[in-house]
Parts: sequence; structure tokens; C-alpha cells
Amino acid sequence: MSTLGVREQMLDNSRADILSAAAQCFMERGYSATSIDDVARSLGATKGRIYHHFHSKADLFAEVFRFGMDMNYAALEPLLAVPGRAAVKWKKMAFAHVLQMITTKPFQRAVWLGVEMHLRGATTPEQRSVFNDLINYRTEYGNIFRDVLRKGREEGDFDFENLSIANQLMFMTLNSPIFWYSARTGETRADLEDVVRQVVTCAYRGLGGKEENTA
Amino acid sequence: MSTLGVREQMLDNSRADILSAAAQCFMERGYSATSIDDVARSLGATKGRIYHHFHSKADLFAEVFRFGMDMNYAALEPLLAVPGRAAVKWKKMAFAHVLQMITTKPFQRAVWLGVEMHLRGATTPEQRSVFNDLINYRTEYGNIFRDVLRKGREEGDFDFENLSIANQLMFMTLNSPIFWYSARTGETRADLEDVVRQVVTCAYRGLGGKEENTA
DNA sequence: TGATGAACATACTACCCAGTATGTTGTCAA
DNA sequence: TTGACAACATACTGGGTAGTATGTTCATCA
Repeated sequence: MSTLGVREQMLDNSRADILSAAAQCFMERGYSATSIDDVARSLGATKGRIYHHFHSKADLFAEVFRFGMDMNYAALEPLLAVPGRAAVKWKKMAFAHVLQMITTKPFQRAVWLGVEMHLRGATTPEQRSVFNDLINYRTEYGNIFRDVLRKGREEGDFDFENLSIANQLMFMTLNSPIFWYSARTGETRADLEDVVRQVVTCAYRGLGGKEENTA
Repeated sequence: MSTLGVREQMLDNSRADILSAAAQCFMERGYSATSIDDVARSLGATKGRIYHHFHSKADLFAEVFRFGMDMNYAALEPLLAVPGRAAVKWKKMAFAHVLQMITTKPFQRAVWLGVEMHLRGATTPEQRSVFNDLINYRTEYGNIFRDVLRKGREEGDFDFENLSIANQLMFMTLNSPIFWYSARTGETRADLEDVVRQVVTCAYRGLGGKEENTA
């Protein structure tokens, strides 16, 4: 692996700054209501900078989506090898996921937007191939939870009927902080984790999770 | 009350058709990506028809929002006078609400969009007063459930910590079919109600609802 | 039966925005 | 030092869109 020179570092930082600003704009105004000029203005820059790094608005959005999902996988990966009961593993995964939703909210809102747009078919044919990869990326992530749900039910720790519906409802609950959470003034890490814990508990119970595993 | 003449009937039907088409378009493309021409085209008409009945795009959207909430209140109202335990009342309310989300999905998506837009502050100053009324309308609706939740907890049938968080998570679950539900081919009323029941059960358990009330 | 107005359609304008073409500046390598 | 190129900024174009101004048709009523 070669070390990055100062120049490459600055390039990457510039790209990351754009991604961050774009995520914020997409969160605040949605996809179509966000103009490239909006993103540029929020950076104190102009269009030129954006188009130097990204082919198009759709491409910029796709990169925001991908970055968000990359962070999700990174947060989840350390937990995948955990042995033992699926319900216990699920709790760790759910906690990490909700924490991730809150701490990277703008990116997760973009992921949400992307999934929604895909479900509505609101993409042009050329974008489809790139976009389909991203949706598969996201679906695969969802399937990780889905498999754990199935295993947990087989082990008798979960009690739900339709797996697909249960998975949908679970994700709605776990993802929901991207819509309603915002840090109070003076909020501590402990306060934050308490919110996360309440969300996870709600989802766990919703899945028919047994109380003895609640601890 | 005066009976409506043929002319007034047709006017009202025309308005209702526009509202319906607009709700569909807003659902499929979001607010900003929906053009007035799109709505008109889906009706086989032109802009002139839309602007004859509505002042602006924002006004059209507001009316879709209002109509959606009107239907929600209409579905909920018969249940408000029900005496007895709050948890039992909650179940009836939740069932009616979820059924409503599914059967009037395009309008409910518009309500969702409207709330989201308001939370983002994506409205111009002039629209604010009209829009604030609608948001209050929706908040009041939410508070009906909120009060029942509080009462249910006081009666020992619910077990959650923060009331606001519980209310948020509950609504996310109950509303979620507007995003993932679509009728299968050959789906019966019983199939539909089974889906609704699963959603309500998930939300009920998430609130820490006691199992003996599940029936 | 002719005048009036509701319910539209048509035609037009001003503006915004994605994308492009081109100019500018600083850095680094030879 | 110089030329080459990355990393932008500036200037422009074409297409789409909200809103308006103005026609057209047809029912209704005096």
C-alpha cells in the first residue's frame, strides 16, 4: 500500500467535503429540490468544483448513497462473527445500526431517498446499472438482518408471522431516528445511547423477542 | 342544507379527480419533481384545468394533504367514544389507522411528504400560515394516539419509557405500509386485514403491550 | 335567444437549473 | 524556469417549469 502524498490527501478531503455537504443538502431539500449550486454554495464554492469531482448530479447522489452504506457495513462487520444465539447477536447489530443512523444521519437520509426513488422507478435508464448496484448493496445489508431474524425465530427467541413484513417493520423502527432524532443541547453520550436502547427495545419487542434476553 | 345541482356536482367531481391524480403524482415523484403539467397530463387535461381550481402548486398540495387528514379523522372518529381500557381502544384505533394508510395510500404519502417538508422548513413564508394549520391538524391527530398511550401506560397495559419516543416509533410502524405495501394479485379483504393485524401486533408489542389483550 | 360566466384549453413569459466550454491559478516535476 | 496538469471559477446554453394572459365552448337564465 502506498502512502498518500499531501496532494492526494487534499483531493480526498475535497471530495469528502463535497459528499458531506451534498448529504446535508439532500437531507434538507430532497433530491430534485437540491441544485448543484446549492451544494456548491454551502461549501463557499461554485459548480466547477462539484463537476470536477463528479460526472453528474445523479453520480454525486450515488456516491453519497454508497458512502453511507459503506459506513453501515463498517459498523456492522465486527459483529457478524459473533457466535451464540441469534437474538443476542441481533441486539448488538440493531444497537450498532441505530447508532449509525443517528451519527451519520444526512447520509442515511440519502440512502432512504435512494431506496424510495428506486421503488418509484424515478431513475433514467443510464443511471439504472449504477443505481441497481447500490440497491443490491442495500438489499444485501437488509438480508443480513433478515437471516438473523429467521435464525432467531427458529431458535424460539422471536415470534413473528411473515418474515418479510417483520423485517420491513423492524427496519422502519430502527431507521426512524433519521426522521425525528436531533441532539438536544448538552446531550451526553449516555443520553444518546439511552435513546438508541429504547429504539432497539421497541423493535425487539415488536419482533416478539423474549424478555429474558432483554438485559 | 341545500341539495347540489348537477353543475355543482360536476365541479366537485372535477376537483376530486384532480386531487386524486395529484396525490398519485406526488407519491410517484415527490413534491418538487411533480410538475403541474404532469398532474394535468395524467388527467388527459392541461394546466388550465388545474389553475382554475387551485391557486398554486403549493395550494394543490395543501388540499391533498388536508383531504388525506380529513379521511383519517373520519375513520378514527367513531372509535373515540369507546369506553373501557385504553389499550383495547388503542388496538381499534391502530387497526383503523393502518387500514386507512393502505386504502388511501397516495394521500397518506402526501401527508408524510408535507410533514417532512415542514420539518425541513422547506416552505416559503406566504405558505407558512396555511401549512402551519395543516401541520397542527396532523399534530392534533397524533396527540389523540399519544393521550391513549399515556392512559394505557397509567392503566398498566403499556410499558415504555419516553412517551414522545414511543409515539414516534409507534407511528413509524403504523404508517410504514405506505412505503412497502402493495396489493398482491388476487388479494382478498381477509389477506389485507391479516397484514394490518400483523402491523398492529408489532406496534402493540413494541409499546410493551400485555399479551392477554392481544386477542 | 342572446348575454353571461363557469370550465376549461392555448399561448406566452420569466426563471431556474443541469450540464458544458473555457478561463485562471497554484503546484510540482524535469 | 518552465511547461504541464490538477483544481478549481466564470460564462454560457438548452430545456423544463410555475404562473399568467387570453382564447373557446357550452350550459343556464333572464
